[in-house]
Amino acid sequence: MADRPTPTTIRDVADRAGVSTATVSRVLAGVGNARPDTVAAVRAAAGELGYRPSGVARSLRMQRTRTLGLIVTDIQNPFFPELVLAADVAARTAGYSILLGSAAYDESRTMHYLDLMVDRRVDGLIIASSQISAEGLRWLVASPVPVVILNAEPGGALATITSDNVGGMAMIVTHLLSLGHRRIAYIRGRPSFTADVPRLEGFRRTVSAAGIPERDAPELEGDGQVSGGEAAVATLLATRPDVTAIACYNDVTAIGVLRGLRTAGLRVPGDVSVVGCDDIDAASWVAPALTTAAQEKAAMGRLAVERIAAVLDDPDHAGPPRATMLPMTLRLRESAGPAPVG
Amino acid sequence: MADRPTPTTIRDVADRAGVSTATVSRVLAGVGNARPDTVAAVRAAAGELGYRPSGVARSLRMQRTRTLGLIVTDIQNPFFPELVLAADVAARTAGYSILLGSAAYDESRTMHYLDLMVDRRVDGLIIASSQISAEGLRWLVASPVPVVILNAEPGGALATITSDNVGGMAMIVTHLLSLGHRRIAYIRGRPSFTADVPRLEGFRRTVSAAGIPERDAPELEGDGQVSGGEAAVATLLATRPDVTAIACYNDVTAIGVLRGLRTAGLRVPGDVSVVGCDDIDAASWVAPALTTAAQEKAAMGRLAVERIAAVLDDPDHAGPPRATMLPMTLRLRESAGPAPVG
DNA sequence: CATACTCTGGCAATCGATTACGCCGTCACC
DNA sequence: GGTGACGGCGTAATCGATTGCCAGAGTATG
Repeated sequence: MADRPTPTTIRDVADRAGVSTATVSRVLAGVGNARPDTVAAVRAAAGELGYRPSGVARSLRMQRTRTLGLIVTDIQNPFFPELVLAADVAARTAGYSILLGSAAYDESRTMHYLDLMVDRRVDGLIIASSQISAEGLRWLVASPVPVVILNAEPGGALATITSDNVGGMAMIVTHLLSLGHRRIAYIRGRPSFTADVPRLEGFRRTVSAAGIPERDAPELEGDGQVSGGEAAVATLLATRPDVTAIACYNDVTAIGVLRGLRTAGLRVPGDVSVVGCDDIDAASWVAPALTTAAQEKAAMGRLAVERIAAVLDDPDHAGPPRATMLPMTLRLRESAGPAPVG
Repeated sequence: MADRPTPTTIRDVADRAGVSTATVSRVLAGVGNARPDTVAAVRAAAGELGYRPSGVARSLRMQRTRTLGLIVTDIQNPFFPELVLAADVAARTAGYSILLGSAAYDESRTMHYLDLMVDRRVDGLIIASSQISAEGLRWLVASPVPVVILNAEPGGALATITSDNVGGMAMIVTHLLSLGHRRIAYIRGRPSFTADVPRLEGFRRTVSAAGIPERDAPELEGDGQVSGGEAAVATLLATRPDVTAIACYNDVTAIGVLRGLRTAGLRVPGDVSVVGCDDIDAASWVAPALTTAAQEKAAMGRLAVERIAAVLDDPDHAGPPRATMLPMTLRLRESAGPAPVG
């Protein structure tokens, strides 16, 4: 803790170098003309004093903070750290920093962060929140700063970057079908999750196109977390022990399913196949390793930052497509195998 | 991204309410006296205009940002999100926000964040960085703001909050011994990780106290990540296939070991027992679930924030113990079992 | 030698809040 | 009715940077 000396200001540097604060500012910013000896004097003074300009004062004067707000649903879901890291890297190369908020599945926390970030005068906002209320949406549309929403349904008034959730889920369910499964359960996230509906739709479309009757494609509710997957699979086993494959809203849910199945003494993929969605790191950590559809998490984070930075650095930006869709990729691992015979 | 109107300032509110900015400031802050009708007028004006005070201007004036910098080694290691979340919650209740930086195992990025955070005038710094160079340490000691370091060795000039790494590792190795293991390998993190040395020491002390000869307690180097664990176990199998148990620097390494063992066709814990350290969420996701020693991650994050907030809110704070040690707890799961006979 | 132009660099305004200071008016008490 | 206390609120300084404008010195040109 120690003493806390007043940080050196531009005035201290100016005095020491024998010039005005204006000159210090110009020299350090490298704008305008200055005699070489003046430059040297200023640089020396700044160096000796260990001068670091106050970002606060600069932000006030420049009316920009070079900070981007990023709100995620749940930093503990491994999906998000990867996205956050990519966003952070992209932000740094574009000269921005990230102010992070984790909503922890709580809509009121989302709103709290939104207010906080606007108070802090972030230059832009990235919302990677699974759920966003109507109130929140209105707020965002009226936001004083540029906003990008990740994994929301495109088409609204806001810029979006979205994985092809319908296609991704369709792809992986198609994979299950090709393995011979004909009774496939789907464990949803929470209905309020923005990606829940499209993924569910990808599932429904695919099974119905394959001629699977609705009753052989039961749907259960989860919560996007391990416990939800575990609970859902317990219910499923009690009501439809005849399903041979389970598709899940996300990998974390699938990991819960794996656990539940193991507790019940069922083998994966021998008795039941399981697939997830997202391709988080842990998908390849568990045994059996999860077959899943990969989202381009890093690209999402990077693109979101780049898009906002582009608008910010060029105010009359022509505006690239407001809605971007990222493809998903099938990752074949061990948790899905041929349907058991009989 | 729509129009970007100038945010309303205190002056706008003052004009609309027909008072001075001083009065607006006082009314909104609830200090001083004001006539009820003045209060009402100000509140109304602020409400109608949707006024939100500029945190930037306030920070400049107050010389405090109510922001805490938090630097973690690697946001992708599940150990950290849990800590970050706890810190964030504690910060919010204390009226602070968290500016996060992930060093991604790169010392230069740590320094970059340190500079950035000081430029942004954070009120305090929390370093949850596995590795910190001598240069970084000097920097921190001279820091203009209070600093707390997590999981560094206590005793330096800086405040620390540390898990009992020696004791934790000793506890879990003792557990292995009690299961009958007599040839136990240890897979380290990187030697530069601050927790690597104490954990290694916990291992060495315990095996040697049990009379295990050094040659039956081989040590390998890892990197604290899955790949390091996987690589180390490959080496181990080639050189010392007779070990019956493997203790790891952390859970992520242990998960890598689990993978390597499975690839090699060995069964856990039938052929080899594996233990980790940290107790991340994923420790109970994998199969077999990891036996490990749990760090109090949430308490760490919370305490770090509370300690800094205490100093900040009471400048002549008596100063609680500069070094806190948190106990670790044994979590018995499935990955460690009796040593195979023979 | 005078005029014009280019370099340098200082002065002062500005960003949006907070707050010390002091003025004015009202009320109470003697 | 005079005076002191106090409530209510405005004026202006301040935080630390950036930048438009301008002055003075120096140089070039006619």
